[in-house]
Amino acid sequence: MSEERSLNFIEEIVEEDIAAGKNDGRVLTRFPPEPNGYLHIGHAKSICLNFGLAQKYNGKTNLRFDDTNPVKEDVEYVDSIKEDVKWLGFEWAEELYASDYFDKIYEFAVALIKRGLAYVDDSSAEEIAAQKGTPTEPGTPNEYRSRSVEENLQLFADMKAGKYPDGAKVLRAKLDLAAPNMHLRDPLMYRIKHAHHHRTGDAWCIYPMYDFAHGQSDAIEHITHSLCTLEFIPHRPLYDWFIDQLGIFPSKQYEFARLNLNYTVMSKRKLLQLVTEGHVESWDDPRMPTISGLRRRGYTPASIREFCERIGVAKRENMIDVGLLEFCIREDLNKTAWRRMAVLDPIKCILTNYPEGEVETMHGENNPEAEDGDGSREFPFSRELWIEREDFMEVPPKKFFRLGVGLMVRLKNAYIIRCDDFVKDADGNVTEIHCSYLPESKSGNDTSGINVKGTIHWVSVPHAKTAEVRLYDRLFQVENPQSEDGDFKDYLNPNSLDVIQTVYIEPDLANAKPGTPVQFMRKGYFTLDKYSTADKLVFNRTVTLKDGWVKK
RNA sequence: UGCCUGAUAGUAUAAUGGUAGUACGACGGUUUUUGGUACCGUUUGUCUAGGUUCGAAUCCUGGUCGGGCAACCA
Repeated sequence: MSEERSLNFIEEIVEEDIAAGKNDGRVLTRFPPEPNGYLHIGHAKSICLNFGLAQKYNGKTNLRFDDTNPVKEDVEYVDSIKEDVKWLGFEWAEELYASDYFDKIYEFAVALIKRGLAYVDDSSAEEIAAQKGTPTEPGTPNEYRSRSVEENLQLFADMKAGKYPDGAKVLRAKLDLAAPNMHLRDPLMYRIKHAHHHRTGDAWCIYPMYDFAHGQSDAIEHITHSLCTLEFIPHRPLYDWFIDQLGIFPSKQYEFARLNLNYTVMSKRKLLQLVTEGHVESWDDPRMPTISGLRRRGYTPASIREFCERIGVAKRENMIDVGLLEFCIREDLNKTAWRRMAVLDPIKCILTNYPEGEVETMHGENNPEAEDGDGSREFPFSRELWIEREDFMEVPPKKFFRLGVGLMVRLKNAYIIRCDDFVKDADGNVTEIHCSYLPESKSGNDTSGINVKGTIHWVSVPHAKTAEVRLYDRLFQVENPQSEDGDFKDYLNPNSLDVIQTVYIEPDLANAKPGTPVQFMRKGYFTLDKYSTADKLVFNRTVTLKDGWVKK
């Protein structure tokens, strides 16, 4: 164990267990999603924790689908979950399903009935809720609680055989109706659902509840450390009770605080709503905090793993600043993304003293962060260039290191130019900038002796290719939409997507590949959208560059 | 008015009775053919009131504040 970083509280538990010789030092974790939605960045935290723990302690991790509620689940979700876990860079030991254990779990239930620890209850959901009492008043037993073992056995078999409609009966644990912990007031173990299951089909019409499936599945797999989020703390006594009564492998549950990210929502229910109501395009809309959305946005697996490492693991409720996620992707992409030039908001710049029709080939390294620049590429230079509109000002303020009449800048990997003049249209908009270039200032063999403060990017007008660019901003206008009054959707950011139809890009960008990040110099990191075509290139902005220039 | 949890800079996270540290952010500077990167520096913290102790973020007691729990969801 490295001494470099201190351990989080779960690592401490694991190390204590190993030191104590528990489970012969074996570590087996599991990642247990319900296949009822797409994975999001919060799941990434759990994935990194579970798989990371196993990697660190020579253990393994199972991927187990908690598929005990057929009406909400689907193979579409199973497939996406597998893809996302793999993409994040993890390999599971076994792909398992709670539904694989339905026979076994049924036997567990029968065993408890035989011991008088479970009974069939004919009450309605409302009646059961009422009989449970309140946090301050104990619950009251009903007539069904005292049914004989034989009757319960028969009734439960009949439930399984499909003799009753949905809701007619449930199987309950006979525990303690006065327990201060509401979860112990005779919790439901099985309910009737005549529903088609995505894996078991119509084989079953009764399905176990979470509390009678999760711990049992853990035990069947001999999971040593079952990690879940804080809201399951009150379930732990039940988790332990069932395992204890059944005499099965004693998996242990430990709880950590789930990830909350500001300016977004993280519940599957809310994310589903954003999709179905059309507030976003799909589950993998680049504005979504889903793994697939982040992937399409241009986030890398390494950056997400790094993020999960940095946020830490503790029991305190937290709200992580999305700025940290952005830091992680910038840090990664800065080292890997090739640099290219693209002008998002173009204005024409004419070099009045440059020969008409002449074309020069300029060179630029792919990545200045790499030792050898990661190689270089060529791009054409000519008399007319597209430059960024914001790189020119009619009345430049004091520390404006760009263009304005009389000011000089360097064109990246090309010449220094001086702004002489500009042209306006009838509405007063600047339409053209006239500059003269300094022939002796060519990049690579500059003998001008002139130093300029600013360097701007450009694209040669006759050689430029075009692309569509999509700029994304935070999905919500407030840090925590679900804590605000009213509907969380009232706080959606109306400007979360800004589509720029025509952007001028240097010719080489026409060869961009999907999934390969690129930095548009001075503008940010971009990646080709998964639905981009050769006819119509579409780039997504992953994240802006940090902007240290404060106007004013 | 029940039970369970938690509380350390703006945000996270360490310190496990012995110098409150790290990261991100913010601010300032150096370098720079990206106002990026890199590097340097500055800034801000133990919820509260008592107690134990030579010594408390840490242990004890009371309080305050936050989160969770009464789905045939997970």
